Amino acid sequence: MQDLLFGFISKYVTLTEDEKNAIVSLNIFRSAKKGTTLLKEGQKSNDGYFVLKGCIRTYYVIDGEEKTTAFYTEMEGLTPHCVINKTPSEYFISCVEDSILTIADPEMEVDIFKKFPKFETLCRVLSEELLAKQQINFDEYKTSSPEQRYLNLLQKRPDLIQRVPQHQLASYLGIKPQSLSRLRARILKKNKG
Amino acid sequence: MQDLLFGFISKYVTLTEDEKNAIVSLNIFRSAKKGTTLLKEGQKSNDGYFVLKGCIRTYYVIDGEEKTTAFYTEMEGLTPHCVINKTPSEYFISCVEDSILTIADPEMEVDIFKKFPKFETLCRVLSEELLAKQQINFDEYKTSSPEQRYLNLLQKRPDLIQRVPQHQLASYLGIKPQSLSRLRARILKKNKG
DNA sequence: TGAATTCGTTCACTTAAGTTAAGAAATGAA
DNA sequence: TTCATTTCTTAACTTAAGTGAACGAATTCA
Repeated sequence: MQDLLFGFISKYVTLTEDEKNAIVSLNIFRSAKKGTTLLKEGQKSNDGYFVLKGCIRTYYVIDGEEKTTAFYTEMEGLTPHCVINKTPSEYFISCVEDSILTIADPEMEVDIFKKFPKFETLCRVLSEELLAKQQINFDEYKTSSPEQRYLNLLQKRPDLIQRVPQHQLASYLGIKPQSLSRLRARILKKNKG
Repeated sequence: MQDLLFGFISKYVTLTEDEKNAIVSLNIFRSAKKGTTLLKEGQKSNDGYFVLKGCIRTYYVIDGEEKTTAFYTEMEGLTPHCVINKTPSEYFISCVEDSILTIADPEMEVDIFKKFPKFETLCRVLSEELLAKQQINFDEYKTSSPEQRYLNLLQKRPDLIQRVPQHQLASYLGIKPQSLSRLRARILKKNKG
């Protein structure tokens, strides 16, 4: 299961055995059952997450309703807002599927960065990549309708539509489950007739 | 006009006269008239922008229609996606008002960082702050209706509503100008009776 | 396994945004 | 200042999402 992580990292930097061992010795690998809540609203935490296998989601609870704002699947990572901000979390994080994650406190990072500056480069590159991706994501969301967003998702992350419950997907697309059902029926009709 | 920049920077780090002079000698201060296009779709550029005075916006042109995705006002900065990605720009950037900006190529930054490591800290802190802000922004956008978004804007950036044309605001809120008019009339009615 | 809950779809009705059009107000250029 | 253009608002109509309810299917778990 570590191989998943090292395979991913190898796309960015080359690690020596020493460096790999340093990572393993941090003991950051965790597995979590479907439905497990990793972070609760109001909670303080310093943990960042990286998905090796499975799927996790972030969601707000507003007027008793879940509003899913993001899904993270294989080789995607998340540093919750509350970690950066040192404030109680405004949202929940939970497992959509049984998952294998790395869970790491950025405090650790400082030590590792000193020992292996290579890791700092890795983290900077990853976060820049993430920022760029997020910007484009937001722009796409803003410039398209729910139907377009669904079709876009179908193109870009077809796996999500299979592995995530409809009502969570709907919320992620900014609509109600009933509207997603209707929208899908509408698309099907168009493609037939 | 440099004082605006140094006043802002002083909130994060303290600069010596030497360091201030180093910045001034970079000759990064520019002024631009309302309506000036700073970056066009399809264009390649390495320039990052920081607004000292005035207001700039980013917008896409989709099916001949402008879709405004962001406004940047005093003490806000923007590194366009095309700079990070080294690709042609997917959007336009233009001045909403007569503006005073710093326009800097990140290539320059490397030199400055070497001379004054303090600047790297400054940039890292600023970009982390920005990332956190953006995440929250996106989440708020996703979890609220156009009307809520308008009311939210009224709270958080009341100046924008004064200084930006309605049709650009509407686009920014994800709706048509007609809908913004209607929505405002609706709110006014509620508050009366 | 069987009962209970959650989930997904459909329907009828409501609400709000999109569209088209027209006219008033503000802005800008000659 | 005047004329032209752009911007903002209003209105009538269309379209799509929200709401509440019902029902069968799938999932959970005791």
